[in-house]
Amino acid sequence: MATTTARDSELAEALVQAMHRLQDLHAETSRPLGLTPQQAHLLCVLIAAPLGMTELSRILSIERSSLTSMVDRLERRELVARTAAPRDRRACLIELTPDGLTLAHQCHDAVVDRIDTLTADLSQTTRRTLVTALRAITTATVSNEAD
Amino acid sequence: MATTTARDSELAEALVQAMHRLQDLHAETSRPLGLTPQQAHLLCVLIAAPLGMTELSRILSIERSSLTSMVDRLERRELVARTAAPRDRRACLIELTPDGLTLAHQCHDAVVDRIDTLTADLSQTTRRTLVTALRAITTATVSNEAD
DNA sequence: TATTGTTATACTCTATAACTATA
DNA sequence: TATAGTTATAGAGTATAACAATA
Repeated sequence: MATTTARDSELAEALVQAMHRLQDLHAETSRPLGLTPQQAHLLCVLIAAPLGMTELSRILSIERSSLTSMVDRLERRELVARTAAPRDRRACLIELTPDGLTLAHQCHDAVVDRIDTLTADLSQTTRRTLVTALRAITTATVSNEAD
Repeated sequence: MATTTARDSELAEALVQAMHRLQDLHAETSRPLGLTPQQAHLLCVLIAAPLGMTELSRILSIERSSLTSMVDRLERRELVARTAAPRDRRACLIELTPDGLTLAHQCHDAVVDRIDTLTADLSQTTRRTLVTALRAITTATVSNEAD
């Protein structure tokens, strides 16, 4: 099952290290805005469109019950709002309030800005290669993931 | 302050997405081993060498007080042990127990293995570019980081 | 005085299991 | 019956502030 070569793990380890570095940076960026990294993630996901609890929990990779309390806290701070979903009276849509939208944009811009600083020295060619490769990695699926 | 161009944010966003994907993968890999992602990270850091609380908290980017409770839990499960530090009677060294070492290796190998699967389709050239670029990103510092 | 590590406290994040309401 | 979301509960992660022991 482990068909790894020495050369491969070099990339895997570089990816893991970069992941940790970016996580730290994400946390450092969220905190001064009064958000945990998880809250920042949630808010940024909602920039694109309001989402139901099930869909949002799937995107954030957390249980719906965990999401309930997260949304509760953000709703108390009036950063998101639960609105009735059309056609399905069981469901609700979570959407950003005006304050939430502003904060989400601040958060997004701040993270992008810091990462840009981090990657400023890379050549255009390298950047393009990186974008393509990272997108491939992000969308790639692993064997036993269909559950 | 935000001197971002459209082209830049493309890379930043790809990096953020990849980070989230890898975080999920890391969590999915740790869990069947009975570890949270944070515990897995701690254990894997200790593979290289035993560390004191202050140094370990710095590497994991958490407060020492947060680390105390993490180490408590892992020590109760006999995955790590606190040993006296030589020369400094205030300090202790956290080291892996035999069980902890085994688990740390399992965890490390499992993550590397899954990421290798994820990156299997990339060319050797792309892999090399990626490794170099990722290491540069990981070690790069941002302006107000010296605190 | 400064540093190492811990304790006390308060939140947040997260999962599991059981539940309500609607489809 | 199945699905959307919540509640109850328990445990883990995290920070801040105050502390003890040692350097």
